Parts: sequence; structure tokens; C-alpha cells
Amino acid sequence: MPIDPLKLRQVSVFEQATDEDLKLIAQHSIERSIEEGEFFFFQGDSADYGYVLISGRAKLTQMNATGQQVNLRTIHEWEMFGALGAVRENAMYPASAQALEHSTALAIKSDYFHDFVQTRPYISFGLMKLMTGYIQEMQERYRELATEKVERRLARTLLRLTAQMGVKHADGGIELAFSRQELAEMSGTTLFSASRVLSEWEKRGLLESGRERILIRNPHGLVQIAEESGE
Amino acid sequence: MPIDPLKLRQVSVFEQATDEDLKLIAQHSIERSIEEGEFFFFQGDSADYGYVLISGRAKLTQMNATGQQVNLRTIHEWEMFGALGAVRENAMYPASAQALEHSTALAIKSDYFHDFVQTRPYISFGLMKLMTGYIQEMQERYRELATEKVERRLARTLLRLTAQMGVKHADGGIELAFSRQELAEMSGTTLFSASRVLSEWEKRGLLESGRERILIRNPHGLVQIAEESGE
DNA sequence: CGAACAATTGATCCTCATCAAACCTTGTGG
DNA sequence: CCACAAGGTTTGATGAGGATCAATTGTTCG
Repeated sequence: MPIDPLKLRQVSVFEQATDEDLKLIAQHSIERSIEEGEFFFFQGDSADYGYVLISGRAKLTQMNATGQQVNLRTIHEWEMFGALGAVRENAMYPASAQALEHSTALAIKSDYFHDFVQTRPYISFGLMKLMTGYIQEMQERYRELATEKVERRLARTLLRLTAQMGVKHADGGIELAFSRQELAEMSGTTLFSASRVLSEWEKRGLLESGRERILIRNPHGLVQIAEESGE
Repeated sequence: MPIDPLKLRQVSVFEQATDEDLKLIAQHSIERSIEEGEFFFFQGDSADYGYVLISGRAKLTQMNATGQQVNLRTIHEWEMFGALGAVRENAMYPASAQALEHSTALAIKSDYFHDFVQTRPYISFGLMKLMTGYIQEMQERYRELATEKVERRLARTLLRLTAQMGVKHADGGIELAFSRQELAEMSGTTLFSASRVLSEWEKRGLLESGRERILIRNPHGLVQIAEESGE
């Protein structure tokens, strides 16, 4: 069942698009559903499609020569990703996109999207806003990684996640569904260090945690950790 | 003495611009010359201008709460920087731009540039290419920082710099003019570690070094270090 | 020559990654 | 409904990589 084109208005890139535009995009794209763990594309693939995530969650990861993975960002519903093919000719994806759960995305041919954007400056600006946002985020994360300790980075990761997708729990806490492994990858550390830090925080009453689940009790305490001077 | 507008064609963003476009840009911008160590703008300033570096060199740096600096990238002649003001309203610069030597830049009012770009898709695409390039570079450097050792990161930094701005020396070596401190900031390490690694390499005959000067004797050896498996 | 600043080098310490082993949680099939 | 397997989590022991600090040695330039 094809999606309602007007729903695409939720995608930040298409904020200023006309109804007509959205219909065109919907017509010229195909839906791809994949299971948890499968890939929309791999690092190094020819960037022939741009994607809009319709449902589920995905992560962008990059591997180095020896196979170690780094998590670059998590993609949520109605986010656009892998769009660089529309900008550069013969580009390759610089990262892989893997589904964290059963996910569906709209795939738009890069050639078509290129021409589409070219005649619609408001879409260009949408794309550029997305890109400048990426750049800022990556710059900040780079600085964090270079100058800050694991504890601080983890605190920030949790805060970022609560802001993006935290679910208010009945009794006031905020719940997140991530494994220690995932949190570690997002913070640039290891499963073990992440686990240790979370245990410590649990002792201090900042949060409760379980299997693939974190319940944040005291976000303000996390902010303090994220912000406190190198002391 | 105002510059020849047509020289702006060298700026990647203006690759596809018409002569008329370049003249307009030149007319609507002002030249700013600053001395070594001075700033074009500071992190947190309102992003009222986009810049094109005409001569000299500058670096983009970001500071954390405790004042530690990270070097995000070096700007060379005919590169555009600080352009995000044209894309986002009321944006603030996410980093500071400091001259590494006496430098001159063309400053273009963000408002004007915004309108200028809006009616010229080929300029939008120039900007987007620049941005996707930034994104890719930052993603790679982030991965490097997360997974690779100091020695490897430093080797890569040197190779990047030789490619971008290495000067062939009379007797075959390639010369770079950077202090240990600068190399350290670019590689995400400390002055001391950088110094140690360079000394080691000098012993091995890969390069010679002096005060704010590196003479690379064996680039291939550096490539090997940058590439060799985590062994 | 002397001041200012870049670079080196050694000693020390701390943060984290790594590895190993055990433990817990969840879901499945007998 | 229990037992077991699979996979997530915890915790301890250990060590390596680098950051930090201090002291000294170059180098450059007025």
C-alpha cells in the first residue's frame, strides 16, 4: 500500500514543497522494506538512490580497513538519508545504512531527484539545512571525542536520545530502548565501559536499567555530568 | 585594490557561475585583511557573513566548555567558509576562524548571498558539493579518532597536508610549515605525543624536522604507516 | 646577547580497552 | 511449565596507550 504523498511534508527537506511536488516524489520512488539487521545500502555502493525513512529506525555506520565499526548517526522516521547521490555524480555512499528494526523507506532515484531539486530552490535549501545540521553535529561529536571522557560522552548521548525519541514512562521517568552495545557505538566507546558507567549511575539513582532498556529518573543529573567542568 | 571578479571562478562554489554573477558577488562584498592570530569570526557570533579566502591561510577551531581547542579544518586560498548563514536564519558560527598568517578574505552579507543563491541552482549545487565534502571528511576523521592510534592519525594528517599544500623541496623532499602544536590539534592528540612520534620517524629516516617545519623524505613510508593493519 | 618561544625527553599516572568468566533475561520447544 | 539455548549484561584483572607535568635544550629574532 503506497503511502499518502502528503505525509512527506513531515520530512524536513520537503517542508516547503508543494502538494504537487510531494505527489511527484511519491510517484517516482519505490518502497523498500527490510528486516532488522539488513542493509539499505553499503559503504562503497554506488549512490543511486536517496532515501526517506517511513517507519522503523536505521543507523549509519562506517568501517575502517580492519573492520571496526563506528556509529555515525541514527535515522528516525521521516528523516532523509543517503541523499548525496543527488548532489555529486557517480558518488559512492560513504557509510552503510542498517535497519535497527523492521523498517520501510522510500527510495528515490538520484538522477530524478537531482533534476527535481535543480528546479526547486526551496528544496535545495531544505537539503542544505539538513547538511549544515549534519556538519555541526559531526563537528561537535568530533570535539567531544577528542577532548571529553567516556562518562561525559555517554551522558550526552543519553540526553540527545531522550530529546529525539524519549518516551515518557507512567511514573515520570523517560524510557529508551537501546542495548549497551548501541549506546557504546554512539558514544565512541566499548560495551564494557558503557555498562560500567551505567551501573555506577544506577547506584547513584540517576536511572534504572535492564536488558536493552534505560529508564532515566534524573535527567538533570545527567545534564550536570555532561556539563560539569573537567574537574 | 579590489580583486578581479573573474578570479572568483577558482572558488569551487562558483565553478558554474556566470561572469555576471561573479561581478555581483564582488560588488556586494568587502575585503577584510587580518594579521596572523586574529579572527575572522568567533564561535557563537551571529553568522552575518560568508567568506572567501583570497590569500593566506586560516583554521577553523572549536572550543569546549573548559577551553580546550580542536582543529576542525584548515582553509586555503579560494576556499569558501562560514557560509552557513546564507542557509539558516539567525545562525551562529559553530566554530572560530583564525588566520594562520596574514590573510585576506572577501566577506559577503549572508542576506544577500541567500537571495543570490536562491535564484541560481548551479550555485546551490556548488554549495551542496562543498557541504557533502565536509560531511564526508568529518565522518572519516571521526572514525579515525574513534578507532585509530596516534601514530596512524598523524601519518594521515601529514599525507593530507602534503596533498593539499606540500611544497617540493630542491632535493626531492616535500616541505610543510606547521608547528608540533598545530599538527597535534589537527590529529586530535597533544604536542608531546606528536613530538615523540616525529622524533621516532626522524630516526627511521622517514623525514627531517625543525622548528615549525617538516621535510618529508619518504612519503611512501608514511602511507604504509597510515595503511598498515592494526597489527 | 638575551628574551621568547618551539621542541625534546623522561617520569609518572590515569583512563580505557581488552579478555575471560559468570550471570541474567527472554523466548522456544519438548 | 520446565529446561535449555541464545544473546545481552556485569564484573574483575590486566595492560597499553597516551596525557600530563617538569625540566632542559634548541632556535629565532630584535
